[in-house]
Amino acid sequence: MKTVLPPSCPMEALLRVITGPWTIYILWVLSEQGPQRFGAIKRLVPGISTRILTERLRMLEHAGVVWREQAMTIPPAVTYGLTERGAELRGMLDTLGAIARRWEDEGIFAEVRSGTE
Amino acid sequence: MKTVLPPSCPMEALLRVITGPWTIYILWVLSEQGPQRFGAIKRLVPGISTRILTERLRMLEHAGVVWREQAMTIPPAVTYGLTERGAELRGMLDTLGAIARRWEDEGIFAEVRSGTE
DNA sequence: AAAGTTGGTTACTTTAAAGTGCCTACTTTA
DNA sequence: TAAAGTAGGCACTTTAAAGTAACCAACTTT
Repeated sequence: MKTVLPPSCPMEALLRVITGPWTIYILWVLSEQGPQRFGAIKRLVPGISTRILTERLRMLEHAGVVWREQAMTIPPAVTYGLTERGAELRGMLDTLGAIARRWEDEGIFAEVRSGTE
Repeated sequence: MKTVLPPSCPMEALLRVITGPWTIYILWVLSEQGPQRFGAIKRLVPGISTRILTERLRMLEHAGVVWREQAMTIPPAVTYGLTERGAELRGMLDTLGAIARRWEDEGIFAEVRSGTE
């Protein structure tokens, strides 16, 4: 999603971090289930490919939202979890989720879907 | 961004409404400048094409975030504005924007960009 | 009489991103 | 002995979305 930022806008930058397929769901999993290993996350996010999961976790790590801890064993055991910044994001996502659920109850999204398909 | 919704998730649905290039900026313009006519919005969102602007406004209208009022004059005069639901979204976007600005001050996004380019 | 205004639509092209499949190197287990 | 699990990497294909450009109706102004 390479957006031509209309003006330089921190909001667009933040949205680039949290949007895109799977991202929110990955954060949700780490938030609800606590720190998890790569394979566990993959199982908790059914359908995601390893490539995309790796990419998203790396991006979230760069953004300081997720930490990564690698045990140098063989095979390696890599664990991911939410940082403080991630938790901060989580509170906001809860608000977002509350609005989303209210809208869903009001039947908004069905219309949106039918309007864009 | 046709997302394979992992589980049925209202949050993903909401994000489909507010994300994508220009969308947030359009909402911001309507929020700050009040209701505007099509041409005015186009001028206030420099660089956007009429096709994308039309598509976004239609989508936001379907989502009940924006209202549309067409005067059947010639040439037609079409005005768009934020609905109550749009205003509700606006409060949330303010929160989002506050977090975004704080992160920007902490220099997060530069890293994210360099990490994904 | 020609050009401009307004709010689009339609068709075509381009591109960024997501998906898919195959590979590693080592260990444990069946 | 071979299969499966671990955490990815790499190359190729596919596709959805954005960009680009041309066109339209109908009326007004120059």
